Amino acid sequence: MTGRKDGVTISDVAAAAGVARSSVSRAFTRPDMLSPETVARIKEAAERLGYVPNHTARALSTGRHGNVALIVPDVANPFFPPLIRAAQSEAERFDFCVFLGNTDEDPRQEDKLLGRFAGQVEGVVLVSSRLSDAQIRAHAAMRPLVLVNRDVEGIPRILIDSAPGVSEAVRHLAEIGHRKIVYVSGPPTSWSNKQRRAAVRNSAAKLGIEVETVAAPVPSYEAGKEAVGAILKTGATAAVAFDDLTAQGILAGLIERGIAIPKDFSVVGCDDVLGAATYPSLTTVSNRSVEAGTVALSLLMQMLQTGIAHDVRHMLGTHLVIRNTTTGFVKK
Amino acid sequence: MTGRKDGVTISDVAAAAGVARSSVSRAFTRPDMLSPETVARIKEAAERLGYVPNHTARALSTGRHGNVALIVPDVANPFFPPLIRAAQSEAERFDFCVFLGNTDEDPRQEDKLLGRFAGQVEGVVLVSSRLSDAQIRAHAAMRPLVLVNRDVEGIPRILIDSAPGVSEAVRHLAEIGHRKIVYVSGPPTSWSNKQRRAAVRNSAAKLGIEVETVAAPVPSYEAGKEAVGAILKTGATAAVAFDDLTAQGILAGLIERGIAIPKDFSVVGCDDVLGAATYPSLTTVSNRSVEAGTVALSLLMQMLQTGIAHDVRHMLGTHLVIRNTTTGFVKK
DNA sequence: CTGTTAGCGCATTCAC
DNA sequence: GTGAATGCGCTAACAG
Repeated sequence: MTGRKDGVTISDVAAAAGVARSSVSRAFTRPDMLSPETVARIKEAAERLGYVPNHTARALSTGRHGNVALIVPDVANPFFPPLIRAAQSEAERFDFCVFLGNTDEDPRQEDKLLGRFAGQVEGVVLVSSRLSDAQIRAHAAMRPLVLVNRDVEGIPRILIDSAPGVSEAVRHLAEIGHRKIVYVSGPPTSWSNKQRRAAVRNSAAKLGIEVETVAAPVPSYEAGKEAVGAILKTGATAAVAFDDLTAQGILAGLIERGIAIPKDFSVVGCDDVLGAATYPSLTTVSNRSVEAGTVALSLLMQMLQTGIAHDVRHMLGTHLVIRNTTTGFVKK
Repeated sequence: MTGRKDGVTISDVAAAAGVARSSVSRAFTRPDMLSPETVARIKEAAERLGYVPNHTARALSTGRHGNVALIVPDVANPFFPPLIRAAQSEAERFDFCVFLGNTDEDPRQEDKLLGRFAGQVEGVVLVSSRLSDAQIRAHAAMRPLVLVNRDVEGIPRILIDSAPGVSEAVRHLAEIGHRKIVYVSGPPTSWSNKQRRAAVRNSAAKLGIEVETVAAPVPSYEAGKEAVGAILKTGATAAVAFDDLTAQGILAGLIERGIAIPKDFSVVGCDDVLGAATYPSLTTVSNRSVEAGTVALSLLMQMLQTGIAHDVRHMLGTHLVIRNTTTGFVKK
């Protein structure tokens, strides 16, 4: 018993326009099959009655819902909103709606959302997934799936390659006189985290400078601030953080302890989500999240249209953005 | 969630269990109407076949999709993500999914999204809507609707009341010596903007200080920066901005022109989305967006369950957060 | 070109 | 308790 309030259906329009229901349907889905004046008459009637096609009914009949799901670890992390926004508007170009899922960095939550969305989406984009490779593969086997910042072979993925930017950062730090640095790591299951950590280590090794790792298991201001004690204990003179939020927390913690930035200590962030808002303004690695969102969605759309999933591995390069938390360091 | 491609329907299960389709349906929706052993037999068959109820078909039949829509002007504006996140997790408590809509501050886009979502959501939350009252009323007549930061009588709405905070701000500015201030306005159709402008004017009038208005039609860093010329031209010594983004832009523009903050000029933001990240750290008005998101969604859920829409008008108070873009002003 | 006839998968009256 | 119909709103053959 639906008893909907907006009860204007295809039948109402058909009656008003004096045509069959199927013609109304056609007027909206394949106008070329009808004579122009019939289409006009139907559209006019539809407009007048305020008819809006019921997507649920259409989906039941066609099997195509015109929806996709976009799942992210944390909407409130400034890295994601631009990506979401870009994905959203790309989806719109294809007249698709997007379900947004927030996992709170919790794999179980992620799995649960995937299940909850299943059956009403045609495909899904998983951003910075914290799921295991096996779980991801399982889901990918059931429906079109595109990954962002997660590298699982065989599954279409778009990767923001922070290695070039991070390497630049380490080189930059070496050049201004640092001999020992620390990488403040992000979520353990994050592909980006692994990639960044590896990039730091590799470049440091090449340049002959020392590097230690300090954990900040969640990418946030608070986690960064809490890591400061451990950072200082290493004796390093510079920190490369997993992301800008963490870096900002580190900055705050350092300043709180009376350490002068950048004179006594250098800090580098990642993702450039803060712009020049911090003081001193943060040296960081550029971000390609908007492109990532757009490409991920258009890739998914392409999969939906062609029905085939190529093993694409789309890399988006990055570079260092030098601001004021590094240059100005005075070697002692 | 378990895997395999679906395609197994209620009929398959019915056949396998040797019962009618309606019994299978009941086994999942009203098990108490069936004998325990029948339920067990059906569930066993369902499990064995990997049956999973088709959400779309169920929705078409019942009119309940278990989805709601959340529409915001700009996902990337830091004011919204915490609200989205809160709404999201509140929805989850009721096992609802949320469609996210981004309007890019465009009323036509907002209207279009509303139509596109129609038929697959049970209700919608409209945040900071740029639609006309009439349009909002029209949509509210068709389906459960809750407003955030928009005051339309008769429609359930939750309002972040920045008046107290803004008034405090003006008083604060007067106390530290300002005699003329400017309000840098936000989107013309924004309820928050009107409310804030009125609060500034009222308090200023009471305190006997002058106030002018400068327009920044879109709430963004860039818009704020561009407004600086006009702000300076008024001869005011302090600015209250529509929001923190705008304030941050103003700050940047001012500093760029060599104006010392807060010595020569005071700036106040609104919404406290930047924390203490700017330099000098921004004096601003507190924000209640998380509560707004939670309350909006639980209100909507309540409407969905009871079927009635009370004319609630939920106000969330605010206060001034004094940081370093105001105190330190030196009167000349 | 357009009308007629079947379903899509499920929930829900009714009978039994 | 359970089964047999009916319909949710729409699309997709199949005729004319």
